[in-house]
Amino acid sequence: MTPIDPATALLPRFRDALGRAFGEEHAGADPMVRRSDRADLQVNVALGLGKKLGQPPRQVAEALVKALQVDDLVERIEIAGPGFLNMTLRADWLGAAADRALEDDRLGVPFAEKLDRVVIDYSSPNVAKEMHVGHLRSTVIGDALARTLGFLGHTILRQNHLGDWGTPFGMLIEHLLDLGESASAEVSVGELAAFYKAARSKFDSDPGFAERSRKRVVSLQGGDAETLRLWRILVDASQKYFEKVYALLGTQLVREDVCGESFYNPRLQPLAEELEREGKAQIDQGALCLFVPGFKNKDGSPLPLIVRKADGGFGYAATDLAGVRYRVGELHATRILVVVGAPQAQHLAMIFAGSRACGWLPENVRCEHVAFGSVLGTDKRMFRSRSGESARLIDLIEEAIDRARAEVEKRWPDIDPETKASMAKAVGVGAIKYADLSSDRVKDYVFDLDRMVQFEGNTGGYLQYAHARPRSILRKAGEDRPAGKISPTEKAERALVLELLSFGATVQAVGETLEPHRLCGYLYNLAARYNEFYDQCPVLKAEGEVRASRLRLCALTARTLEQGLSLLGIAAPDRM
RNA sequence: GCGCUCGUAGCUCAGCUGGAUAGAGCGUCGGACUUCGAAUCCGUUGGUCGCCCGUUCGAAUCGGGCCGAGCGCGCCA
Repeated sequence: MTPIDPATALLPRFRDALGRAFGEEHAGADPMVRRSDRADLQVNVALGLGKKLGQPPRQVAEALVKALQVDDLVERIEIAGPGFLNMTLRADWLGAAADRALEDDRLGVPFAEKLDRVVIDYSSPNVAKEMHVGHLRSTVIGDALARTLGFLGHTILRQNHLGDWGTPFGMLIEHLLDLGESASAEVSVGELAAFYKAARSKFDSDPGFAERSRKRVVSLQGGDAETLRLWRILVDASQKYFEKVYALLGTQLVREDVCGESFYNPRLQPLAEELEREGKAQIDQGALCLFVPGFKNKDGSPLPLIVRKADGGFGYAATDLAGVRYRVGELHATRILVVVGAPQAQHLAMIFAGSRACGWLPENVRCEHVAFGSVLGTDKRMFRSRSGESARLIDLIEEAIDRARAEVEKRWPDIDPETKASMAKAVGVGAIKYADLSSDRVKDYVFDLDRMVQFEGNTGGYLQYAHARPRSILRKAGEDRPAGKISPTEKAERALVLELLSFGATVQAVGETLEPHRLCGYLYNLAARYNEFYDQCPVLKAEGEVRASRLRLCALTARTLEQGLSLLGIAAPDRM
């Protein structure tokens, strides 16, 4: 099928022309077809090539244009400045491409050329601990990437690396016993912070309790049935709570995706023994260490991954190594994404390098740390609630929904409560997720509810509104799938079509770079182009073919926005 | 001390992997509703791209050095 995206469609044409004009060895060069503010597309290849060939770039550009066969696609092509090619595309080609997108359930987005089995490790909250904004980032970014890569045809294996094992469980289980098992109910409704804190303070102040806790850890690790039963109660209660948060957020994680630290526990001892036996790791100061070349600590001495602690226990390095090994060896991943905060960059780099050195991570398996920055308050410091503690994620979500509800209330006082509630949820949750996804993930970002729930600028609400507008028109027209042909003639129509056609290229870029903010930026531009079109080009008042064309533009815009938002994990209500 | 990340308009952010005069939104000020829903649109204001060198036809983008902010650097995750 001919590509929907004009830049993609032009690529082979330019390769051919480059080969014809300058020899086959240049046919592989990237012609650098880019969007431009002074033409539909511009091509920059002549400048660099001129240098290489020792010819004036303008002359190269002329020869290139002469060899080019693009009459079916390009209306006009001009050489400008030092050798830029400015291209105006044919309106009939643009219209036909838009029509093809509209007729296709994938909106013309091609599948990825090489299909991967992608393991995505994200969300990963801790049992018996509150979810906070850090988990929001991992959850929202990971979910968006999972959806996007899935749409591109990759097989997605979600892994929720739950913090469900380790020494804290001694005190948590003992605390549960003190309160009585019925107390687990309070854990499932989100009193996790209080539960954890109470256990912690008892552990610090009551030596008897601390002693019981330590013993309990031993029984837990020894596999004592009763201890495991109690542990399971805590894990289940927490999972119920997490699932409530996921449901509120619309996150696609389910219980089957949970593959927590406890899962790896039985694998750690054999892993350590193997490393020791094969001489890959050495005992140093009592601990079994895997030294990864290139990593140093403060005094310049080699920095190890501590596989087994001096006391015989296992830390997170062991678990993470086992994780890579499992994902490659048993899940057969060809690409692994770990969505955790940027501060863990060094640790993960060591895990990946160590796994490669041990032969658990072959060269052809991509393994990437999808790093993200911290969430800051409006004071530019780490985000806290007013009381100074790290704010509960669920409270923030609910506050966003409340604010959205107030807005809906103001504008649609008469609609039924059920619709009102679902609108408020879509808008409130969408606002939070969009704010998280719309800026470069590696940077810190400021969590400002006031800004997020607005509808102006690059916000979730603006996009949702831009989607609801064409839906409303289609509803009025009574045509869900308007027939006819798209033929862009007005300036606003051309600009809208041009934007619509690069949806696929944008989605592919997100799949490569793992940067959802590119999709956000694209959708924001699309929404803006649509709103301009809406302002300048009457649809329902138009007649005949013009009306049909515009109705189809509405339909394609609505579907593209809906699909794009869906890849971000954001709802697109038909009205709002 | 070493390493990683970041520094773009008063504020919040883009800048498509080196291309033409650096773009949005908010804010300021001023316009457009007997509406295909104005949660919108149009105009106005505003930047020495932290600083200095270098690479080149061309640098916010690449390299080096400073300045500033944040994070990490052996048994927590």
